[in-house]
Amino acid sequence: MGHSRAEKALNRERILAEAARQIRDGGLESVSVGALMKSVGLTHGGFYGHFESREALLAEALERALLEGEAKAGASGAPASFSAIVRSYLSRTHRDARDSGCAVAALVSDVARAGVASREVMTAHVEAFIGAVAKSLDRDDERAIVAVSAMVGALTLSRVVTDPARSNAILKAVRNYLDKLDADETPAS
Amino acid sequence: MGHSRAEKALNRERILAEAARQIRDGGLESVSVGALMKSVGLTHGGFYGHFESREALLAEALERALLEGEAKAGASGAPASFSAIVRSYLSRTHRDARDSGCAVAALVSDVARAGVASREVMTAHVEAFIGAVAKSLDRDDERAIVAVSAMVGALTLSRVVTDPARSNAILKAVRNYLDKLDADETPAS
DNA sequence: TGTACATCAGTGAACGCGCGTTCACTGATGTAC
DNA sequence: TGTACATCAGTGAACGCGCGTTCACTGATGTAC
Repeated sequence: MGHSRAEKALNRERILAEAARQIRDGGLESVSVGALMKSVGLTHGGFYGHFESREALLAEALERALLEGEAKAGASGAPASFSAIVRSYLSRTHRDARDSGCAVAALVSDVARAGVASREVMTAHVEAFIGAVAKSLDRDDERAIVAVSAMVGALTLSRVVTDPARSNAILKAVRNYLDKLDADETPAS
Repeated sequence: MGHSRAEKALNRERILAEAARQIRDGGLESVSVGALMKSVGLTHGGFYGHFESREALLAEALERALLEGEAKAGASGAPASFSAIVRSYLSRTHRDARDSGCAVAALVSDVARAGVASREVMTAHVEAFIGAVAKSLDRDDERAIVAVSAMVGALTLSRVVTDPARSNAILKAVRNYLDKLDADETPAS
């Protein structure tokens, strides 16, 4: 069994990526050092060769989760159109893929009660989201704030609602409505 | 020290109310039997005379938290106007009073990954919220779904964003926008 | 109304368990000559 | 290129701690006569 330095970097990466996934799937508190290390095929003791503490890992993993969520959204490379953003954000696929989707939606209420450090990390990504939407709408950001609020709200609510048809209806209602927002002639205030 | 049966009922009530408060403040996982009993002036052992398990308490407390959040919203008795709902839901007071405000907003992302039982409990209250908003708008519920999504999204985001001015701006943007929603002449589809 | 007994709300020590973290150790990797 | 030694990634036993839960106990409350 090799323990080269290249492998160390690779293992750190795998730990971090798996933590980012687990965080989105089960919340910040769901990550345990033992289970995490086991899930990447290592033993718990080695963890502290990679991170100073569980808390330090969580901070990095939160940032990572937020980045990955964004990368997915803008995966196409070119800046997306507003309706493309809305369609993909409020899709059933996104709703059902909590562990690889938008980390803002996955963790809003958790981070709302977390320490300032975590809140600052997420704030930056909320602003980036608003900025991207504002750009796609070609307006100042008041409208973008409304659109982002509605999207995050609708996605999280659709994940709570147990009846699948009703859950779909929430996504659809907001999708339809936001589509009109784009065409709406009211100028930016 | 009296341990009458009337007192037992009262103590159960106090445990439940305190749990509901703690849940909204720190999430479902933040409630510990020991700390909870201490905070109502009892010792941990007595807990099991009131509830079968921590899990059972959590189920009741979630329902309680959701009810209290609603009671606050419709406190006036008479059905509220749409703009009154929006104004109070998206107020700074509400944002800053997580432990006594809307439990849907306080717990969306937690419940999104919880068991079906919890999700069903919250679903009922989400539907009630949508219903109340639809009534206040006097429309079918597509618009109400949009308004509720935007409100829940904006409130939770405003609790994440660290800059107070920016947090206020989020609340204000959605408040302003939804006010226009009411006046909007587009008929229910 | 008063006494004798049963009930039962709340106490606090004790339990097993999983957690984050530490540390002496192992054996492969990297380095100096 | 080959040997000898230092480094260091990962192992797994052990730690202290807080948790949910159990249980024998206490003493006031409620009840039967």
